[in-house]
Parts: sequence; structure tokens; C-alpha cells
Amino acid sequence: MTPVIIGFMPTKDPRKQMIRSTALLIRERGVEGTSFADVIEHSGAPRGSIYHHFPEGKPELIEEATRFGSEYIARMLSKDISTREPRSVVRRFAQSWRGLLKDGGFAAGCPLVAVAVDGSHMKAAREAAGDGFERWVDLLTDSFAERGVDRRRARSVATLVISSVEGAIVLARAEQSIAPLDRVTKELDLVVESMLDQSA
Amino acid sequence: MTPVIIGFMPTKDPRKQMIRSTALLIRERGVEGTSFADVIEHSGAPRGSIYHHFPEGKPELIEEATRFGSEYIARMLSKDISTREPRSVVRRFAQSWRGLLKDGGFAAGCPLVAVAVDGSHMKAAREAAGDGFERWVDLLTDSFAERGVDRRRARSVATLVISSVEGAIVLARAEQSIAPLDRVTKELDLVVESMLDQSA
DNA sequence: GTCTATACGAAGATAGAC
DNA sequence: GTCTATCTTCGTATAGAC
Repeated sequence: MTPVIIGFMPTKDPRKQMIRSTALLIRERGVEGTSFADVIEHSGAPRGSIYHHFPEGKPELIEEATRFGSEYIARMLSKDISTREPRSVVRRFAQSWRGLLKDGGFAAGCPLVAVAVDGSHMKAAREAAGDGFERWVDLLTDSFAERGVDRRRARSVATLVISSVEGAIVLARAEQSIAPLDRVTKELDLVVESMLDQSA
Repeated sequence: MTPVIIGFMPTKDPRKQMIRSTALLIRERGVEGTSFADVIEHSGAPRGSIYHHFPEGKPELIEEATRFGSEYIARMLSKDISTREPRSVVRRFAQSWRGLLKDGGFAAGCPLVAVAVDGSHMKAAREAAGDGFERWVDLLTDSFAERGVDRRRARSVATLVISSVEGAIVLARAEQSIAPLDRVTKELDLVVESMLDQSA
């Protein structure tokens, strides 16, 4: 089963490359479903240096992969927030996941969700996933508040955006259909529009 | 790590009991993180009859557990739908997950999400998860449509409800905080209220 | 930093007795 | 239906050479 490769740029640093491959693999197979052998094969990294680069073993690798995925999305969000309207930011956030689902035949989801669902026994990794979700929500919250939305409301809507898109990705994978994500995207647009109207 | 036991009634039929235990275990540990040994220990079922009850092995057990969890929630939803207002149904759906998260120290989530995220290589199980999500969405859709909501809109909002609650459960587990689910619940109430007002 | 070899346990699955 | 024993594969991790 060849993993889908979308979104992360390859590097030549073996450690970095292993982290990148892990992020790619866990979003398809989960944390427990991804082995060192998989990571070595996919990354092309040398077998013998796993514990040189990751002295604490798999938990450390998973944590790094989680932070890597988290920051990748945060950067994308930040960039959009600085150049676009809130409705466009939300739409593009959903659309980027839509692209991953369709291009990958619904095999791949979000690496942070993988960690939260099946890697939560790895405390540091789970915390990294939690930090990531909070960061994404914070970024959206700030962008809404800057348009005059009450901070409390902004945070609620931001949480709805992240939660519903992540949930829709899960539904889409299970149903092998993009319909859930498209429906959620449409409803989110109405919610954000209404939120902005109320504060205008 | 003793699994949290909430919501499913025990039986004396070993096969049924194994299915129930599997549903409980995968929502905490994921599909790959749950072994036959775990299921035997938790259910008290006899070691020697695993392949008597489940000739196709683990994939069959996971599929049955998925359908079991799916039907449990569908029954709860159906009962609420027949006796309550849509807003109350949605609130109680979210509240029931809230109870599981808090009572279980954020260890347990939704078994269908576990299958979609880390058991999607088991085709029959993944389809069972997809069927389950669709069923939940259908139940909510019908209940909204019965109150005069346009069927298409009803389906979109129903999908938003299921997706955002499932996503919020994931965020809550990662952050070890109920806040994401509470924020989503509040926003969903506004969405459902607005939807009903528009069709009144 | 990377190699090979290997220890060690866990997991899914099968065989044959009762 | 259930038991015990066992097979095989795989996964993490370590040791020690280069």
C-alpha cells in the first residue's frame, strides 16, 4: 500500500525526512499501524540511525511528526489570515482538506487526529496534538476578533470550524465520499457570514 | 490501563460480550492498539473459541463491534427524536458524549471514529462505520425535515451536527478539556435554532 | 552516523485433543 | 465450544563494530 504523498516538501536531512514520512504515514494508517520499518522504507533514511536521531524511540518520532504537521497547517492558516477575508480563510481551510481526501482516494486524514484517536497513550505526542488544535483555533479566533467579533463568540465559532472540518474528514473517509465535507463547508460559510453580520 | 466502561450493558453470551468489549476498547486504544488478548481479558470470554465465534478473525470482530456501537447510538437518537424537540435532541447527543469524556478522563472517544482513522484497511469495518455515520445523519435529517425544514438544508445541518461533535470529541481528548465540545454545543444550538426559525 | 546482528515480547492465526 | 500448544511474523529496542 503506497502512501499518498501530498503537501510536505522533501528534504535531505534524514531526521527531518523521517519526521515528514511519519506525518504522512500516520494520517493513513494511524499511530499503531505505522512501524519503523514503514518509516525507513518511505523516507529512505538509514536503518541504523533510528535511535541516534530519536533516542526515546517511537514516542519521540510521533511527537515530532505531530508538531511538524501542526506547524505546516498553522503556517498555511497564518498566511491566508494575513491576506484574506475570514470567509475565504475558512473555505480554503476546508478546501485544502478536500484536496487531500480526493487526491488520496480518501486514504489520508489529519495526523493530529490520528494521534488523538490512536496514539493518546503517548503523552508528549498527545499534548503536541492538543497544542496544535489550540493553535489553529487561536489563529482563527484572533482573525475573527480583529473584524470586531466578540472574543468569546469568535472562539466558539473558531472551535466549530476546526471541529466540524476534522469531523467531516473522518465521515468522508468512512463513507468514501466528499459529501460530508462539502455540506459542512457550506454550513460553516453561513455561520461565519452571520457572525460577521452581527458584529457589523 | 483499565478501560472505561460506560454505556453498554453486559450480557452472558460470550460472542456478544466480546463484541461489546471490543467496542469499549477500540474507542480508547484504537483498532491496531486493541489485541485479542485485551478483548479476552476485558470480556472474560474463553480464549479457545475466538475463531469459533469469529472465523474471519479480527476484521470480523472489529466490524461487529462497529455495528454494535453504531446501533447503540442510533437507538438513543431515535428514542430522543420521537419524544423531543430538535434542539433538545442535538443538545442531548452532545451531552451524552460529554458524559463519556468526563467520566472516562478523556480516555474514550467514538468507536466509529477509531475505525475510520486507524482501521480503514479493514474494508468491511470501515463500511460499517460509514453506514453508521450515514444512519445518524439520516435520523437527524428526517427529524428536521418533519419540522418543515427544506430537506437539503436539513441534511447539511445534520451533517454539521454529527461532524462537529465528533471533531470536538477528538479535540477534547487531545486537549484533555471539555471546552471544545461545550463551545461546539453552544454554536450548534444557534444553528439549529436559526434553521427552525427560517422555516417557520 | 550508520551498519549488522540479535534479543525479546506481542500479535494474529492454526492444529488437534477434549 | 473450549482448551492447550505452537507457528510465524512483526515490532521495538539494544549491542557492538566500523
